[in-house]
Amino acid sequence: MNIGEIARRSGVSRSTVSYALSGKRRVSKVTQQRIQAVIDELGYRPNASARALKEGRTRTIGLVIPPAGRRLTDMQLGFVASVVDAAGRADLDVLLSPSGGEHDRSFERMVGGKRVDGVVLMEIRLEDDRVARLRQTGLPFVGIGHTNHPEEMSWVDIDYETLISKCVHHLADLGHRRIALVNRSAELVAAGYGPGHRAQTGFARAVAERGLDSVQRCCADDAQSGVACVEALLGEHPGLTAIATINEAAMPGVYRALAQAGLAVPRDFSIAGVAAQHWAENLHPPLTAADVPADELGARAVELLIQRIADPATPHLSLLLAPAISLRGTTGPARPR
Amino acid sequence: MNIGEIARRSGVSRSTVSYALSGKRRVSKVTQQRIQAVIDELGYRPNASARALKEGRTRTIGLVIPPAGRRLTDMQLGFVASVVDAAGRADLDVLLSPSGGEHDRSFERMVGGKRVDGVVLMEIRLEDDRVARLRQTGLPFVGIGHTNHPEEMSWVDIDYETLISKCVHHLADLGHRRIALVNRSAELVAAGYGPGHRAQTGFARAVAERGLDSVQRCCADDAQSGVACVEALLGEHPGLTAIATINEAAMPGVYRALAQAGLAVPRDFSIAGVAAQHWAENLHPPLTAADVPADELGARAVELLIQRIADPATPHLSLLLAPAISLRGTTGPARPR
DNA sequence: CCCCGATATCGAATCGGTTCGACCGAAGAT
DNA sequence: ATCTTCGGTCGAACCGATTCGATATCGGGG
Repeated sequence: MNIGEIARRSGVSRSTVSYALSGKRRVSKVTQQRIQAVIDELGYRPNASARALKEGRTRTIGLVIPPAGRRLTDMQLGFVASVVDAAGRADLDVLLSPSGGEHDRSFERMVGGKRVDGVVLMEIRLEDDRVARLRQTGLPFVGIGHTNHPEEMSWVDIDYETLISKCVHHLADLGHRRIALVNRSAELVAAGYGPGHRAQTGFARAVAERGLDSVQRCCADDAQSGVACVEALLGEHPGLTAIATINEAAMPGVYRALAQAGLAVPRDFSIAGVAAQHWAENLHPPLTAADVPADELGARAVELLIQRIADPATPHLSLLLAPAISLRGTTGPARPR
Repeated sequence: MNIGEIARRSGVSRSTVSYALSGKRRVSKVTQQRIQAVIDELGYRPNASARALKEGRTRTIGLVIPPAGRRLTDMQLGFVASVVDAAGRADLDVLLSPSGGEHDRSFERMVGGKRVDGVVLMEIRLEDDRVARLRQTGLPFVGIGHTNHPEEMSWVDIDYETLISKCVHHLADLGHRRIALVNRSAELVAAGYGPGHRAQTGFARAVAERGLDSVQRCCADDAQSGVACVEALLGEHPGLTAIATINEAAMPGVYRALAQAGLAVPRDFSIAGVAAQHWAENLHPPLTAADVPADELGARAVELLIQRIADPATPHLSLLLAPAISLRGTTGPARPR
């Protein structure tokens, strides 16, 4: 079932079969049909490895996701889904690599072995080994997230700094004076995970601007941790009346702990954050949040990547989204306790 | 940066470099070191396409996930994560194909173009085109889920029929006489999605055995649909006191609608289902459910697949898991209203 | 009747690896 | 001193496609 077999059965040379398939040179109508008939009969498909070897491209992109053992958040799942979807529409396959660092075996196979034509990188750190490695190899790549050197690469990202700042201002406008930031996990932040740091920055700036009492706290990406986090916050800061957050996965636990403490949302306590739209709407009550258009972001990343693959010399582009905050059910006027 | 370049710079032939790398023939220590030094210096990695072409295998497995546009459930995400993880441990890469049917382009590329050495197939229907296509090509594959012809393929699955039956018996033991089955979406069930049908069968059998009043209802995989589903059920069947379900994604909505209707769980209403352990534990109250070990299932699927790739003639194996029901917070004695 | 150009097809090189058989020199056996 | 053996290396074929230059055939113009 290789091209030689097709050629033999249709009584032509291998090159003619190739041209019939690709259309890069004219082939007479009768020959064309004869070849097509044989192909249909045998169900022939060109061997992808052979084609990739000769053409120098694999028609595959790599998608680097957070390493094994950590559950994807809803937003990340949205990124993955939209990347896969957008790639499929462009007839590109997607190779998955769950890698945290440069020396991950699957990451190294991917970028070292020319298995992919380009890479979409998720969960980028402020200083990221993988970015360095990719730049060194010259392989086109696009980040969902960006490093401390944003001009050195193409990326799409959410403007966490601005958005968290807006959340704080929104809460302050409602009269809240003591606000906590519920960040992502301590490990991620310690590793230099971008959104974690930018959220801190935006939060610090906004509370300073408004002269608020504030506290920051890291929290792992699950409901139990959300419960523990809120319990600790309420214990240590009894006057707290609001939370700003980028940790969507902790929200169910946050809600639960507040209810447990007898605090009704939004009557006694307010929450505003950054989350995937789908997730924010599904919480109960629905979360007042900047709606991250995860679907769009992944698609845009793939667009940029396709562009860079077509012409690696194109100047770097970036897209920093700051979606509006949708007022839903979790913010209201401060009511001192 | 190809093998010829390495050979030239180390003053040996290409075959010697290859042998030095693979260890398939002895190479003298000095030559070995000289070659290694050059490789390290240039950062050389063998071209994956060339290797795949010659060896006839790609060291890549395909993972067929539900088609684009449908969000993965927590359980499915667990399958994906564990498959990717297990593949990585075996130094296999994972190529993703979001495909519902045989004629999906990405699915066809994958199985037709020899892009992968084997395939893990998710969300299998009772009669599944993709299974037929894979069997026809002879490409090794393993299902997470099985068809109406279970002996024709290797697979791992959850015994939904037995588990839903056990849920019903458990609820009946607690005195519940009017029980509803909350199934997956109508589209999936209509398409012949296995778990949907097997849950129906197990449910029907158990309610018959216990002489219960029963009703079945399909429900899309999200919270809003869960709300609507329960509202409809309570409206049409006022005497309902319990739900059995395989639809974990609808649970947050189910909880919400019950609360809205003034029914406390488990005091006034009981729920028992089949769900990923992680998900069941994170609900509030935690769901009494048969804990699907999603992590194990994916890993087992990959094990079976690796086995079949190594020796396609091995007889088909299957693994039907019926994990115990963990009693958590959602079932209690029936209390007639 | 010969030459020209267009059309359709073929043959061979190439991509970058792996692998088999051949070869060469040195050490050990007879 | 000659024959084997064996460790180490090389050259060439091969995997299955793409693509370039060459060639064969045919009709039309001079």
